[in-house]
Amino acid sequence: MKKLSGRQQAILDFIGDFLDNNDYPPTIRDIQHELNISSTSVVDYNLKVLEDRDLIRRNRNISRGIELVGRTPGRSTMVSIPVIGQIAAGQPIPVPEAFSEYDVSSMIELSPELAPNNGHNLFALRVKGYSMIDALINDGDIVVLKQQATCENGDTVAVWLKDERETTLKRFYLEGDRVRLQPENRTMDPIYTAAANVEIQGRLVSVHRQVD
Amino acid sequence: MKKLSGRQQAILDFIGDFLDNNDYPPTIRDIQHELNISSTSVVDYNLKVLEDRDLIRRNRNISRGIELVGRTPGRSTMVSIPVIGQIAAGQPIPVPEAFSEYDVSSMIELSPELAPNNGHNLFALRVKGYSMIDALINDGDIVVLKQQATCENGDTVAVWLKDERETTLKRFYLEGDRVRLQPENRTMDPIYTAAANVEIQGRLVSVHRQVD
DNA sequence: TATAAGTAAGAACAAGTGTTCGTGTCAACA
DNA sequence: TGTTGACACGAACACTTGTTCTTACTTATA
Repeated sequence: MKKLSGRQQAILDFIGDFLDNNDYPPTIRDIQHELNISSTSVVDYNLKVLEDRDLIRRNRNISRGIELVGRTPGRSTMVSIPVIGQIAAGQPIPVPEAFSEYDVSSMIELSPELAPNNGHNLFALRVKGYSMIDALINDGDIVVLKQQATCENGDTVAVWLKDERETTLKRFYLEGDRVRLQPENRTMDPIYTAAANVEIQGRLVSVHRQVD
Repeated sequence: MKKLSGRQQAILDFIGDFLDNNDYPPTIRDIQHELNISSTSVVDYNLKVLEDRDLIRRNRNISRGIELVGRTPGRSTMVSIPVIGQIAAGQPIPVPEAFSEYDVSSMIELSPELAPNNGHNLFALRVKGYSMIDALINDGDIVVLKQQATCENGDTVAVWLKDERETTLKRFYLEGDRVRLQPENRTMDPIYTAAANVEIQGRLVSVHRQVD
């Protein structure tokens, strides 16, 4: 296949650079000005060549309608998950629409491989303490949880203890109308509490640790 | 802080959906038509509210100049790290320019918070075995490593053992002209080998685990 | 009850942006 | 040598898109 002309390659490169630095594609005139092309119809002509070669796609008659083929279309493939303070912060984990009212300390962004369900109903917490050390979850780790109100016995979940007014991360076992919250640390005893005192907030999905 | 009005929330949701499905942001009139708003100035007014709340950014006087705050502005802030097979795969970890020659099984994408140095010289491996279980690193975990040829005693590193022709992840201690590679698993003995037999390939930076 | 703030609406206008047309130059090819 | 295709250019126009202004309605508040 015939090589692209120098100008065509420069246009392609410029579009890629522009997209790296902006949340929107360039216009015909952006390209024209950057590459010192004297006429919009020259840009248009060269874009048509690039389109014919399936290197770009053009959406007709709209502004900024240029797309680069092969550039991952998705922002949607990345998932932003709010890290909401720390476990045992003294108040329940808020429902998603109230996140903005809480101190979202940061966002952790993961690919779908580590953030299933396309990130829906996921949130993250930073672990405080060693109660889950035998499940290989350390103090300071970030845990990503899927928001849900029920779980199966043995799941690792974040629960809100109403009377104690704290959130804790433990393995969950329902025993009659009583719940056993099992640390994974052989030096710690399980917590027994009335089922009505427990509000399941999320089930563990992934663990992330930074090593200094 | 005051809640958003229904219409403001709908605008925000629409912008997010639009960006999921297009490579360019919506126009004022895209928003107007989708939400059955009779006037562009109503859209403009509500966008101004969202802008004041730091939920969007607007680039003035250009078409499609709306940005969602918190939506990663660019690939440039996300870091793609190749996951190169598994530790103990029988050959040394390749240098970055040779990555493509190897079976890069997937990419893990992390925000800078978990991928320092802007992702330069980082690669990832999937752990096979339990030799580091006491360092809270489990079989199947993905470890991100910073490529470097030297390290300090006590660092957790991936090393290539030339005679054995395998890569292993251990704590590293240089003892004279001998190296001790210390598992973090009390059931396993350290590995002693000549320093010349050891090629340090990367130092542990972060750990990522998916929980089923 | 009056006022203020939030929100909406229509219309017009300004600016941005894409497309079209006619013409020209240069290189490749028959 | 003439023709064709690639590429360039200027100008104009059509359409898209953002912004502004004025007026009106609804809700909240003093």
